[in-house]
Amino acid sequence: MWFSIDFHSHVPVYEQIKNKIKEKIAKKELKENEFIPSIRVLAKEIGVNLNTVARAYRELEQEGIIQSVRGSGYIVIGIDKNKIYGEKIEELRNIVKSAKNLKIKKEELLKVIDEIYGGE
Amino acid sequence: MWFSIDFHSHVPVYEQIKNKIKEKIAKKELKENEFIPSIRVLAKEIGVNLNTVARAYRELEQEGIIQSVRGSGYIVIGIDKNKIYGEKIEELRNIVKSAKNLKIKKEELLKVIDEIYGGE
Amino acid sequence: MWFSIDFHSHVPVYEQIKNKIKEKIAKKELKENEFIPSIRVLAKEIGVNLNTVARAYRELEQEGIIQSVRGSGYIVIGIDKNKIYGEKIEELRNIVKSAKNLKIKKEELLKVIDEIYGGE
Amino acid sequence: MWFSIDFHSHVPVYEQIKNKIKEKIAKKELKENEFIPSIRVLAKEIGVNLNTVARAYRELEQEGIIQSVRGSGYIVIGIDKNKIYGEKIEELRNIVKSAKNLKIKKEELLKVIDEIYGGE
DNA sequence: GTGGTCTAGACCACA
DNA sequence: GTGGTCTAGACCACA
Repeated sequence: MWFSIDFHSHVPVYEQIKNKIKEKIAKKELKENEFIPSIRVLAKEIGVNLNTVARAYRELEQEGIIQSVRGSGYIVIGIDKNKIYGEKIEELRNIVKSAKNLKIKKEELLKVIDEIYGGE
Repeated sequence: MWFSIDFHSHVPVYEQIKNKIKEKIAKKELKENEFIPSIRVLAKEIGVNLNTVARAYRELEQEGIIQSVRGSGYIVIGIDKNKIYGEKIEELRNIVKSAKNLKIKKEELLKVIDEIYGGE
Repeated sequence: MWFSIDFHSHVPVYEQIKNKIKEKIAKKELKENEFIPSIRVLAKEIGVNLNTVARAYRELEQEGIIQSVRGSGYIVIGIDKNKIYGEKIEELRNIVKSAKNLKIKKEELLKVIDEIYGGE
Repeated sequence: MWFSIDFHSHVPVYEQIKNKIKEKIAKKELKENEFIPSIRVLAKEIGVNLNTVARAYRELEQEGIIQSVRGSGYIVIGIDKNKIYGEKIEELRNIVKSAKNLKIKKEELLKVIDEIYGGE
């Protein structure tokens, strides 16, 4: 399975698909000029209607991240990694602010980071 | 203004209201036995329909966090703070994992935390 | 306490008051020409607003069951017992039909009746 | 007509809908994994607004009795029959107590039961 | 004033 | 077609 969808999330399925693909490109799991799975294949794989995947791809194309190749599928153009990073940092900033508001201790947050990054 | 709503978010308005109120209770901005703003007052304040606030309040009541008093309004019962903290930590964990996947450096994350908590 | 109100019931409070008083008259706990508690007294006793009791009394008067006596209060006129009985039997009929629909055994129902009436 | 609603009842319409559906599941008129009528179809059939049915379904989902399937409808999960039976018996118990209070004769009640169940 | 329910109608996401 | 959310507005019960 290429990736999975949370059908109970409030984030629309087509958004989840867009985000997963952006992440994969940022992580170089998908490289430039490489083909991504066809709409049909991906739809089948994640158990979703064709239209939903088609919408995700269409919007990714509008954002200049992928491009359709007549009769062949979609290839990766590239992505502004700084933008993705910036967005992720912004998300983090919001969570941390909210944690501070709740008076969660700084140590608690550092513990989470160490737990995931290792405590080097 | 008591608090604001992000109308562009995918999180439904009634969910945002629920979350804000839960936070306020967890942060002791709203104390037990205190009245929260009436449905109509809050609806007007945040520029939202009465039904939307009513749904948020009704669900908070089902969760045992507030209680309606006939003809008077809603009072705060209380909230399981550990649950709220745990949820926030879990949110953080997901972001951090995702940041690591993107190969964002640990230092970047620590910088955000210091920036908000102060660098003691 | 003269009687109690279920504030979580869907039956409006003024209806509950009407029903309780009708029952008391049918059961001869309140006899003809006897005074019932004043609006103020009853409202205080059951923890309810004056208007709510007033409405119940007003409607009972319209139904010819009680009558206001200028400056003194309300006295019992009387009640058509057959009507009350008939209504109760009708309620029972509906429950029993519904129980039969659910395929609850006749014996189960008889058991309830014996349990309450004694098994003579 | 799938079922009918009493618009003069004090029981809210959404509660009546919930109860009817619970009964149908308990009676196996609706079986597990079967789709129930769509929100819009049922709303039209019983002459009620879409939102009212939607609320009933949402609450039944919260109770774990039905489940929504994206873009398809709601399917039956199941129901605790003992709970439904117990509730019905409890309703009966209350009526019978009240009938006894009114000094309705035991025979009257038995007559109702025989009338509906047949006098075997 | 407070909460509670309901309607008519709109617009979105998904199949 | 399906569910989900939201608005504007109405009317009821209760204080």
